[in-house]
Amino acid sequence: MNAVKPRYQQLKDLIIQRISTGELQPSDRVPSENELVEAMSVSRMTANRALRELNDEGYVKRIAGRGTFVSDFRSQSHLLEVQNIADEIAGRGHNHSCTVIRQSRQHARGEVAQALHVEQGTDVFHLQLVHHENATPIQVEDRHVLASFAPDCLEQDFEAVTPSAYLTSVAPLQEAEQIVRAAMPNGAIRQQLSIDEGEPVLVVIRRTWSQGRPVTFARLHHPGSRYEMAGHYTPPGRQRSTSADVVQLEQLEQ
Amino acid sequence: MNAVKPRYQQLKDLIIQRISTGELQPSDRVPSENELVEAMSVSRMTANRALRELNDEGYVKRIAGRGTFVSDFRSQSHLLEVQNIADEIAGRGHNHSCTVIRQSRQHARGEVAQALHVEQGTDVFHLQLVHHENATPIQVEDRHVLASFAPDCLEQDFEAVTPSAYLTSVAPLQEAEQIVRAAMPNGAIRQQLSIDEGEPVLVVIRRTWSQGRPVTFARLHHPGSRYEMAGHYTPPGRQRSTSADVVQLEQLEQ
DNA sequence: TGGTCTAACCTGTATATACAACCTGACAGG
DNA sequence: CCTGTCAGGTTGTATATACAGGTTAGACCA
Repeated sequence: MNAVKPRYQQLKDLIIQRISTGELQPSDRVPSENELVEAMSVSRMTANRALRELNDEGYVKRIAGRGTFVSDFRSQSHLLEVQNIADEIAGRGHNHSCTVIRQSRQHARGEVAQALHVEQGTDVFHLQLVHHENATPIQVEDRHVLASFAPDCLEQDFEAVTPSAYLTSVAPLQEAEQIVRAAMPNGAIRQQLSIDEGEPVLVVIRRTWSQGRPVTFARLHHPGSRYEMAGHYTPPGRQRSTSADVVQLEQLEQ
Repeated sequence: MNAVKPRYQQLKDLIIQRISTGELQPSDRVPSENELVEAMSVSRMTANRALRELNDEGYVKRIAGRGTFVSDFRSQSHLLEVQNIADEIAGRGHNHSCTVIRQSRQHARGEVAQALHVEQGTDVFHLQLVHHENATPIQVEDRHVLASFAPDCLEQDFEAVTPSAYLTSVAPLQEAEQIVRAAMPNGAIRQQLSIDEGEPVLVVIRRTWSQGRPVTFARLHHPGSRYEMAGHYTPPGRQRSTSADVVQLEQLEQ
């Protein structure tokens, strides 16, 4: 419990904290190794290890001869890659819009309390949204958020900023767990996605952690005919192939 | 092109090669830092960096005071975590069996040639298998394998060893890409999975790379009512939470 | 025989130092 | 005005050295 963290880890934590509080913005310059040597009274090898590991972990990007810079969100982690549907749609060059069905305060019960790992009756916010890609519904989002984590959740305009983007602005999301399945939708979902009877939906059930505890629990329903999830897995320490190949398969499979 | 790799990278490559050729088996002891210093004429810090990075990347496991040991498959990479359905079923304590529908040589055409990034007419093997969990069909595997990658593919008994396990034994799989979608099955798939009309399937389309090129292309169909994919994402450099939480949600969602 | 202690080896961290390669901006010369 | 050179800062790698702390096996003693 009282273990003293190694100095390179202290440096890493310090810089991660500056990034997550917004003190260091994406593409900002991070102190150089020699500056850290001066400021923190460590040897250059220790500062080098801290910055090198932050680079390997995607927090910063290092360029020999220039310096160390905070990564932009895009490359920060594959966590976010799978997170924000608005970015995903924007990445296809399409227009994203969102309709709020419900935005209320509730007491957690049953599986929500269990999933968020809190007592029955704990305050949570309940959001129901429909996301559109070029005016076609593509995701029904049914999300519960721990009230203590995001107290101003009811004041947010989720037609302008997605819950994902809002939640990452409250505190960095550190861990995610998801379950994917194929199912037949009930009437409400079918209507909100405006899909035909007999068409399946792709359901994603996702929990996300921040500050060591689960803070949000979401059920995402997507029309089977209009949505698919793509993922790319590279063992750590290896460069992924050219993205040209990836695009090719996605086109091929439409 | 003619770039000289840094020495710590040469050490890493050497050890990875020994592991992938089987010269070093899981749980075998890897040369210690001082042994590498002697044998390879490097400083201890360089040997330390090589072994430390291999540890971070999951290839080996280091224990202070004891030594460095080759990881077993389980922890080697999240690539494999999502790869082998036999292990997944075994992990649930259930029995896995497999029926071979087709095991033949073909010439790659159309989307298969495109996905594997080869000329039309290139030799490939075509496998069709049905995987069962406790005698209930749970996956139809339709896989194409580059013939030049696994020449003895037709001699394999895939009812005993899954293609995934066989392919990883031929050469380590380095990269994977997958697309997940919900769809309605055609008659053949429905029959092979013995599911009712009107039940959706979860389709996974997966390409896997080895030695820098795509070597296998698979379509995996699962019954929507009996199968779901779970994934856990942790930013690099951070410990995941206790697995107790994960189990809890999986139970909750059945 | 049984328990203890120590020596040898291992990893983990930290420092000081060195050289190479890269990038940028300033500056001098045309 | 343009261009080439150079100085200074930055990352990338490599070495030698040191100490702390974990683990094990065998020596040693009661």
